[in-house]
Amino acid sequence: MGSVPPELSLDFRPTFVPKTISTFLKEVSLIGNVPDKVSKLDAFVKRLEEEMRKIDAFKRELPLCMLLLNDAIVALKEESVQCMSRNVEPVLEEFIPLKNKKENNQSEEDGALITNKKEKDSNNNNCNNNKDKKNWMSSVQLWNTDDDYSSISHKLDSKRKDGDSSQGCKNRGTATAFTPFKMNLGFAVRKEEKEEIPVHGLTLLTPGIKNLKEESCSTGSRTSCSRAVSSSAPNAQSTFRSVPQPLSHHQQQQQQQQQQTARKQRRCWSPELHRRFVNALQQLGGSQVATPKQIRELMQVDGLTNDEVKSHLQKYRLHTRRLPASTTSPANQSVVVLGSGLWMSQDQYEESSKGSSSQSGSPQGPLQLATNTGGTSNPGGDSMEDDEDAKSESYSWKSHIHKPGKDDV
DNA sequence: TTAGCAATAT
DNA sequence: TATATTGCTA
Repeated sequence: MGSVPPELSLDFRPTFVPKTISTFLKEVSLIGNVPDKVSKLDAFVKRLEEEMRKIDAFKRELPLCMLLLNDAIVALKEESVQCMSRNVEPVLEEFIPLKNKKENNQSEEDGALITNKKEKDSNNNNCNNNKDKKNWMSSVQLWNTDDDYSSISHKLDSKRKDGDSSQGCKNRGTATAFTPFKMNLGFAVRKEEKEEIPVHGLTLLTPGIKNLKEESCSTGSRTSCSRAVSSSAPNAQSTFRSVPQPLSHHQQQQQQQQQQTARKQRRCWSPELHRRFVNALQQLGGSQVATPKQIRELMQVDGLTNDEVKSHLQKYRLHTRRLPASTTSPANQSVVVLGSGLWMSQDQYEESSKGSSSQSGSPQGPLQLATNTGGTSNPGGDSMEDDEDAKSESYSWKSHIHKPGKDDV
């Protein structure tokens, strides 16, 4: 019953504690017979190698285990070789020089203490193994960065010498086990994702979000692209530049000018364009309920952007806004649509038509009175297409718009 | 992503 | 001053 060796049993009671390398070597050093010593070393090495094969599948998750195992294997193999070659004991004594002291002082010590003692035991000639072991312990923390890793890897490789290359942990050379750490560094990755786009000699950092906005340029106009770039600049800087880069006053001015030059061209709302705009509004039930996107889709104008429609709609609403007293519902907006697609609020129209002759350039009469009452619009009722004014598209539509306070005062 | 508003530029 | 653009916020 109790004949089963603890290592072979499934007994995980505290009585079975895996030996440390130093403990094992300590035991081995007590063996006087060299062949026995070597065989025991080899057996341990085999077990270590077997262990290594087991965790090989998890080498990414257990890089340090691989490292430790590999170092142990290498050390034990070296020990075995030296035992065989010399056929004498001192090697082991040198490998675990603390043996005697340990026996005198403590029964057990942890690896760090071992390392310290080994360092002090520098009068031994074979200090290679000691250093090796020391590095084995100290290398534990060196996976953090690529630089560190490569340096330690190089260090280990150079120390390991050629004979051990076949035993070396294959992971370590490729650093695959450590790549995930780098990949998961969100900030670092984001930093790399940033693109530096020169805009008139100015480098703008554009985050991906803004790039998405630029993609809308395919459906929008070229001008919207320029807006995307210019608008992204301040955001990009504020978002990603953790370290402020002080600019001189002159540089700031330059930057300002360059941003201004990147400003999109003004969209000229031609009468035809505006007519389509109004038509779309009518179909959508009025300016208060129509949304820029809907309007743009209805207008079916290539290159027209939502921003432009939105802006125009804003202006339109401003002009057609009725006095609060007479406002019943937003949809009940009375809009005077002039012949060439011009518009003004009904208030404005009434005021301007009732007396002011100052509007000498006023269009040829009220060509269309479109009253939007909720959804009861007449999409096809834009007879303005047939108006006289429709042929006068050269008119500056601005001149037809009622200017409150100018004509009526 | 979009709409709306306000500030700013032209 | 009128209009368009841009920035910001919900």
